[in-house]
Amino acid sequence: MAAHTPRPAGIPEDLGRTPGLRERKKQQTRYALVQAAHMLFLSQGFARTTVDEIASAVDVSQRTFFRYFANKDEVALAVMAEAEDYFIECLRHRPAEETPLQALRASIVKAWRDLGNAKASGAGSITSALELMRMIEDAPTLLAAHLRRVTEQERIVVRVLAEREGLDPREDLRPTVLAAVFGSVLRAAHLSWTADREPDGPEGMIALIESHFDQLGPALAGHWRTPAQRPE
Amino acid sequence: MAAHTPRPAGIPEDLGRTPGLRERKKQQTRYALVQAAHMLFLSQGFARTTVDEIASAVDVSQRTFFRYFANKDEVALAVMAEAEDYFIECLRHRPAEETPLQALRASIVKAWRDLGNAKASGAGSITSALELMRMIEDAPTLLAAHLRRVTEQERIVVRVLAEREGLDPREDLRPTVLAAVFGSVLRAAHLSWTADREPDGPEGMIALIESHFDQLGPALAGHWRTPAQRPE
DNA sequence: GCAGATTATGTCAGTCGCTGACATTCGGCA
DNA sequence: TGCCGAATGTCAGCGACTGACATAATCTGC
Repeated sequence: MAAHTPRPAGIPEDLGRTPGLRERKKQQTRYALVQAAHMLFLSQGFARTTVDEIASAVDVSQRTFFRYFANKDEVALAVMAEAEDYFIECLRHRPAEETPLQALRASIVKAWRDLGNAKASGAGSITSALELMRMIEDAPTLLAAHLRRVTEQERIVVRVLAEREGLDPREDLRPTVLAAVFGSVLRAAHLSWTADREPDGPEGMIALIESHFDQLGPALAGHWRTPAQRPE
Repeated sequence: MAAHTPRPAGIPEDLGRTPGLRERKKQQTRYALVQAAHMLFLSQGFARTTVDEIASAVDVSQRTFFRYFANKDEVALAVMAEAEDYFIECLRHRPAEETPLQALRASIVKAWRDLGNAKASGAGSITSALELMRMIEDAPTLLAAHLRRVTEQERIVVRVLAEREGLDPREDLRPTVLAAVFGSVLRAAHLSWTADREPDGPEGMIALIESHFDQLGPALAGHWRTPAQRPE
């Protein structure tokens, strides 16, 4: 049934051969919960959707819902969480010749591109990603939870970078600083995307990310009254 | 009575002359709530302190508590919020000759120094600031709320920077990018502080912030296998 | 000083997120 | 088949938070 679902790798499945009926059922209800929650959130808003509604839409008890997700936020952020995990996976496989900053940029672009292709339609399609991000942005507690997730992800990035370059992040601040900068630039790009933009596929998002990164140098440079734009 | 309380400016009071009894009483209970909450949080932990406890410690109803603070998080972050407001105030008064990045650095240093001097002991003393930050760091919902606050503050920074340099933040990404970078570097410094450090006054914090900023250039530069440290 | 408009506060009832405890059912396996 | 352990349901309960209404305090113009 779920024999070769085309998934972008880096996501469970295909680890233990034949996960067994029990495990399959679990994945199934988990997936169903995410889907139902998503639908309800988008149609009536995050705050106005109760956990009971989500649970009974999938025909499980509220208690069971909380055995799959620690809280209401988590089910909303589940899709993004997968994407972030995939990004980390990409980062781990970047060639050593690349500069740390280059590796980060390349990974984020690859992640968006792959995810965009993989599920062009269906479950967590890119188009619904936009709506999802908008939803996050104006549900205070959701935004808070999301930001917390992001900073945890940053910690992992620090580890991966330090490992990759062979240095101790407690001695050398560069991994920490770069991870922080990277995360914040990304977030700025995300904000731009949700701000006042038509849902122009993953390529639009990638372009936005690139342009934000191109401003990193100029933003840190001296005064801004000078010429202005100076891409790359 | 509250004639000339030595406060670091940028904080209410002294706006409307003679605020009136009503207003004074409000400030009073608000302050009392913050104090009581603080004490309870630090002694028994954030999660294990109920709003009822805080309220009855000040001898008001739970309902009244929620008229002062939107939620339990807010009362915990009230002190930090004041500090952040003061930082913004500092930023607004930096000389125009300074580079945006310089202005940000100078403001944050000044803010820490002033607050450190102003209330060396008492209410929100710097020493208790450390405990507070530690508390934030390991209370998930608190951390989340705090991060949300920080990003809102970043929005303001974007506005101030854009205004100061006379450009439109929707056209030019530099203010946004710089604000994001600044915020994340600061947060990294904060984390370092809470990590494994003795409470060594505001100067210790300032030194930490400076060293993190000094790594901005190196972190963004090419490969890291080169010499390493290169302060300024 | 005193009505009367404002505004802060208390009380109460209720919703919702979330958890522990225990019973039940269902898949894995000998 | 029958046993074990894991997943689920049920129930009771806590704590955060809110709306509605009543009460008491401040403020205002007189």
